Amino acid sequence: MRASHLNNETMTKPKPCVEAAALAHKAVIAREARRVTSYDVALVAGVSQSAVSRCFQAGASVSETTLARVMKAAGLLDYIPNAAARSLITRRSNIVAVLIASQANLHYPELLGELSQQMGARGKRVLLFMLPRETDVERVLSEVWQYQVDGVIAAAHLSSGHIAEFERRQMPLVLFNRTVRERPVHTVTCDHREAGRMLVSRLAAAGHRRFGIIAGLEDSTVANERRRGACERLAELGLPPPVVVPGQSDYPSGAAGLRAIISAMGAVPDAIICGSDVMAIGCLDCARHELGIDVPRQLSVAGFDAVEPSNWLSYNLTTLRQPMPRMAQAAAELLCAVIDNNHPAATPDRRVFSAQFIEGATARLEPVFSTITGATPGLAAPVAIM
Amino acid sequence: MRASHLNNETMTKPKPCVEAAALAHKAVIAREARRVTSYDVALVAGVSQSAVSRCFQAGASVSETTLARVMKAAGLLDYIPNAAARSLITRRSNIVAVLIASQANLHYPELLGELSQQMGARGKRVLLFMLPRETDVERVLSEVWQYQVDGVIAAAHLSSGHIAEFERRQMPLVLFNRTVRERPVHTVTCDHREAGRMLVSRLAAAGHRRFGIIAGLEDSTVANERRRGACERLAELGLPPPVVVPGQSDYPSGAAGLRAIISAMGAVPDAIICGSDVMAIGCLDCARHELGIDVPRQLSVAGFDAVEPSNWLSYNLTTLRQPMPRMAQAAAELLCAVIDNNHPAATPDRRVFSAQFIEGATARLEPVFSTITGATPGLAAPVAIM
DNA sequence: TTGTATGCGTTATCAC
DNA sequence: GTGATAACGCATACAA
Repeated sequence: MRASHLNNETMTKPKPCVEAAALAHKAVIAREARRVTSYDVALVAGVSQSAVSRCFQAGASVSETTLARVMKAAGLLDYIPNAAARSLITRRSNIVAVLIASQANLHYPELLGELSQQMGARGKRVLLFMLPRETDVERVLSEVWQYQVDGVIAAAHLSSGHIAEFERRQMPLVLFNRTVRERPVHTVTCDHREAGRMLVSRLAAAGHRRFGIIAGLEDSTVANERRRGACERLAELGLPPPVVVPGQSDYPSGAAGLRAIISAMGAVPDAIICGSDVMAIGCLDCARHELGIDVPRQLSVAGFDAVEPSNWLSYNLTTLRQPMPRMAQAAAELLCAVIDNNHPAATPDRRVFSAQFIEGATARLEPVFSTITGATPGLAAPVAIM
Repeated sequence: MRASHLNNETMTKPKPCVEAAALAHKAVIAREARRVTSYDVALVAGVSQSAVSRCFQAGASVSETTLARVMKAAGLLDYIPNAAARSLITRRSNIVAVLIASQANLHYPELLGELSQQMGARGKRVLLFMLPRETDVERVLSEVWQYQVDGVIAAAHLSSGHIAEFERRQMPLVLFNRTVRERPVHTVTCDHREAGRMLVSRLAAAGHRRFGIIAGLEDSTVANERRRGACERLAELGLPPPVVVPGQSDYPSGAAGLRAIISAMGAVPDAIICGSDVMAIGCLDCARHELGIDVPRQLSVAGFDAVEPSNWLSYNLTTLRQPMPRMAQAAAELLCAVIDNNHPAATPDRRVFSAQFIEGATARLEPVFSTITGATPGLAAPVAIM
């Protein structure tokens, strides 16, 4: 059975010369395009297959000499362990799936890069699942199951039914910037509601009274939470309810939203809060270049996310930054903990970070002397809830 | 041996009731956290394991009734084939690696999204390998070999030694926007040199004479080709050699480059060509907001890539767009062809696309009546070279 | 520490 | 069309 691994030449020799055997094997490999296996290495090194296997494991007990011989043979043969075979027996693929809704969100690349790096540092790789338009999650999930990934980080909308399937399959899951009330699930989020509140507080303190809000996509938890926080805080402060118009989280939505708000109010509002920076920039450009509105003198515009362009001189946007690197790190850390410790899913870890206020220059703001809302602006420290 | 798959209860029954068997199995699974295998499904469906396997293959010959019974049992048990086991025998993981240099390039997300989608349509998934700063490619490659990916798309710098290793391992490879002269390798590129030439032609036709160039990263083939094309064309037209300053392909480099060029020339040039849009935007912002230079009246600024912000009202940048979706599709197509047909690597496929000129409003341009360079501007049709 | 034997879950082969 | 059986390449329990 395993004899098929050995060719006749090397079989006849009782203790084959290392070099010759290596050459013979290389020839065989070149001819048959067969993969180099641990058996080949074992043969060349003159040890057993299990010895070779042990040499490629972390805390295995192998003698110095064996290790040296095996490594030499492995180098000679260009041997690399086969992860598929390994994962079959260890039940660990060292692959995590990242589900990401491909809404043109400019900070997803940052998230992806950070996640990839953080996972790489933990010996895992990212298998990418881009969800075109939040559609057929079913099919994508069934693919996820097939690939035997060790866990999933989801930055896309999952129904509680989907999440239940994760539980049934005991598949570690961390939601990124999404929450689900119905199910106990690990999450890493930014407190977008608090961010919305903070923004309104700062704007209200500077005298803004009539607000417009350009909402994000309907199914975006992030955008909804931001809007909710803003509206909530406006009500608390006794300010008139804002004019809320829908948006698609893209550049054109900013301009369209601005026009819609002005049309609905019959006037330019004091401030417009946009569900994302890209919309804020669209709003800003429309106000300045098309409507001739002086921002921030006549109108304050604020966004969320602190994407790279928001910091460019032409914009210098008032916005709030999510601490992406730390959030990505937290997600990677949490997922790996669940994978390794079999962390009990009964007590979900909900790691919440707070957004950092970026003053920018597109909103009239008062300098801050004391904390207004009770939240800690500026520093985005992780806050453990429950 | 395989008896370990069957528990005693169901073993004793000659033809177990489907429902009961399913329940029994579910219980076993819940207790032991054992995976559902094709044997379990076979048992419940009352067929052999091979039959189950065939039901999950494309062109297998299975009778209607068998298929129905198997699928019902599979649904009952939540059975999903194990891709690791499958790939072990088929030598096909249905995973392709994408190597991508994580330079903050705003159009990489677009590339990644397109690739992921194109691959998904071909039944393959993307395993992501972000290379922090073009460093230790060795280690990353050894990971790539481990994961038994079916092929690799590399949008990062690979030495010819690395590429030789792909050949040795017979690992399908498609380079994206990179070329290597020394080795026969499949590539999908945009003709950046031609793009540089085209840009200079258009600017020269409009009367620009004194050029500045802000180069991209030293090791970036793309930026180098653009610069080369531009310089080449300037020489052909008998214009004075441009002042070339280095850049990092980021926003600050644009401003720094502008200052450096002005300082080196002792004057504001007629036009500045930037190796990327982000630098062009940095240059533009610095010119307008810091130096009070009127763009495009006093100075023309042009970039490359047509990233999303280049189209925003505040910029409306003169630039050239790579046909990313089609390039990604070509890369996916080519790689899959190599994977499936065992496409002979001796005749490398080099698919070249041409960039589309975006007039924008940051450069003074003459309207085009006839083609200047001989290339076809506007439409980016694939051009087969060799 | 080392070698032997076995199993991980699937596909492939070949009789039937 | 269907079922037994042998791989695929590795890790691991167990004996030595």
